[in-house]
Amino acid sequence: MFELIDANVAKHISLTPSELDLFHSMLHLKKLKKKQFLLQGGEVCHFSGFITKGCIKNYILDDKGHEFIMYFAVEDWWVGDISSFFEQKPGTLFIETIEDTELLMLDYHNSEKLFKEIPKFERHFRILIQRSMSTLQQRFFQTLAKPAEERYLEFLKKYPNVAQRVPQQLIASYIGVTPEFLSKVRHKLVKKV
Amino acid sequence: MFELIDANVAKHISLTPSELDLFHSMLHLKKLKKKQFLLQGGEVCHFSGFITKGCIKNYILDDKGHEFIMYFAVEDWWVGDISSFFEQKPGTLFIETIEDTELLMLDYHNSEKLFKEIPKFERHFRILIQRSMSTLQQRFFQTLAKPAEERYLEFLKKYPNVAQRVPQQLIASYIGVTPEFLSKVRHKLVKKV
DNA sequence: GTAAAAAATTAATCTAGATTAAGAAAATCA
DNA sequence: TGATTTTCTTAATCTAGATTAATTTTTTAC
Repeated sequence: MFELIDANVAKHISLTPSELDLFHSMLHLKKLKKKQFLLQGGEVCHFSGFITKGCIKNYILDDKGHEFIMYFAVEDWWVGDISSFFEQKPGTLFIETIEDTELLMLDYHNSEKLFKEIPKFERHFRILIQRSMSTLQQRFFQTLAKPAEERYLEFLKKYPNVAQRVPQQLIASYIGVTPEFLSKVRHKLVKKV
Repeated sequence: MFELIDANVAKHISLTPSELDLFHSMLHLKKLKKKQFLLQGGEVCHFSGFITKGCIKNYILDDKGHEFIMYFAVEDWWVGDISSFFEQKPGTLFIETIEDTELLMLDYHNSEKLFKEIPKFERHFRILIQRSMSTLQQRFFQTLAKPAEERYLEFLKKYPNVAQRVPQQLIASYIGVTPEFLSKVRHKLVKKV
């Protein structure tokens, strides 16, 4: 149950057996069916979730109800609304399962305790957030600077496994175009080859 | 010299006088004239800089040499290429002064030492990065979901002081349009009132 | 196995914003 | 101070991608 998350943490910090036990004791398993919400806009995010099985989408809705996907997450990813979680204020993100999903949940209270008792975790999460930050920066730049076709190919290259698990309309949302336009782009790509 | 940076750090962690001395000893002052580079794409970022005076732009160039501004920074802001800094690998960001600027520089070596000797700093920077992350997330969403006019007004509201210090073409780049189009937007806004 | 729902495609029309080019205004500098 | 550089504006033309709407294909669920 904890193999994946232990390996995840071990990438940046090393823990003693007793620290590991303490960490495990703070987690609880959550199982969700497909199309269920982990979090909805307007709510306070009380958890950081580590996916051990399944796939979710993390998105924002605009006034007209259009989804804008911030990211997909599969096994070995942490999910949550970072700013809502750390400030414990209502956020704007929706988190919804795309497949039946299992997560190890770390709630806010426990995360504060964790940082206090094992400050090394501060480092682990700093590094994770840092990575997300530079990924988002690159993506933001590409969305402004590169045409949809290039962004689509980039997505396939970067997340080949995700690309096979989520419907195309969600990929369209992720790269920032309508499903109709992505369809056109794909058509053009097929002809090219 | 250290008032501003001490207040900045005190927002999230409290330091003893000796910790503060250690911190100060790791910083050095850097003065730059207008239009000078702190960092160029392709270089490794060896510093985190805290601005005590002046203004910089942080941007990426595309293939055609167009600037895409990631953010402006003025007094009381930290600047750097986060991913290049923490991974000590070549990055893509350019950092260039827009005004004569003074910064307190913390180099990579010292920052590692700082985290080791005063782990509380790990927390301070985690919180800063977290904030940048959620700001960037909001901005990314708005750039996809909202029209240029709204983004421009949002910028003026959020950074009124910056708006008065930087030329309009840079604001155009920040909100993700050409200077010509921003000019048009502004013209339309004037007529509206 | 079939009906219903969800996803993907195609095509016509439309538009926000880009591009190109030129001139006007403002800031800088010797 | 005037000359030069930088910034801003205006206008004509163009295009990537949106919108709308209809049709087909695939998936889901009973």
